[in-house]
Amino acid sequence: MQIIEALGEGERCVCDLTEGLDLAQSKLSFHLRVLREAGLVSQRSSGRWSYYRLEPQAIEQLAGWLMALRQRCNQPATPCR
Amino acid sequence: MQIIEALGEGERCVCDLTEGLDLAQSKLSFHLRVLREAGLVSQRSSGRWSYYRLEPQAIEQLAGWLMALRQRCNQPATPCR
DNA sequence: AGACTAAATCAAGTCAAATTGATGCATCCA
DNA sequence: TGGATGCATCAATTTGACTTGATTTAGTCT
Repeated sequence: MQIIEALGEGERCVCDLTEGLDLAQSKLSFHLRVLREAGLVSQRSSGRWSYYRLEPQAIEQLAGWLMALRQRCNQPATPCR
Repeated sequence: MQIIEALGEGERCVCDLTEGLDLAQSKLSFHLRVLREAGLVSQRSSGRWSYYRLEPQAIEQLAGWLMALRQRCNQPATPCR
């Protein structure tokens, strides 16, 4: 969530994230991979730098899922027995 | 997330959730507690039954956080060096 | 009161996710 | 061309979240 929050500001290269979040490089790389494989972020390479950004569709989809939950969630349960 | 999804349908008693989700009773109880302590669900007791429902404010807040991320997330990074 | 049931809690054990440090692989620059 | 840098990957270890089964608590019914 820290990484996602940081990427909310816009695209960032790994080196910026590393120092911004004070994370070991390999740790950050590990989590970026997880997020990428989950489809939440995308990556592009330029020279020797690697840039990551949020995948707005995925974020939106998740938000949509949450908003849909609000609709009926207040319906009281039918009492048991 | 299974539990949250189920509670999206409306309030449910633990016994319904147990069989609906095919979860051991103590396992379900454990996760409901986590969700409750996180403020995502609330609980009420009636007789010997316990009813849980989503906390719409919390859900909304989370969705809001996600939607806010979309705004600037496409800004390209300033190239490194 | 005593039996029964729903659900919470607890203590152990399990396992997968996360961390860590090292290594590999490009790219860049002197 | 060789050294330095940015990042990905890997193997080994650590950590803590989750599971499990047993126990406790409390409400209900006869």
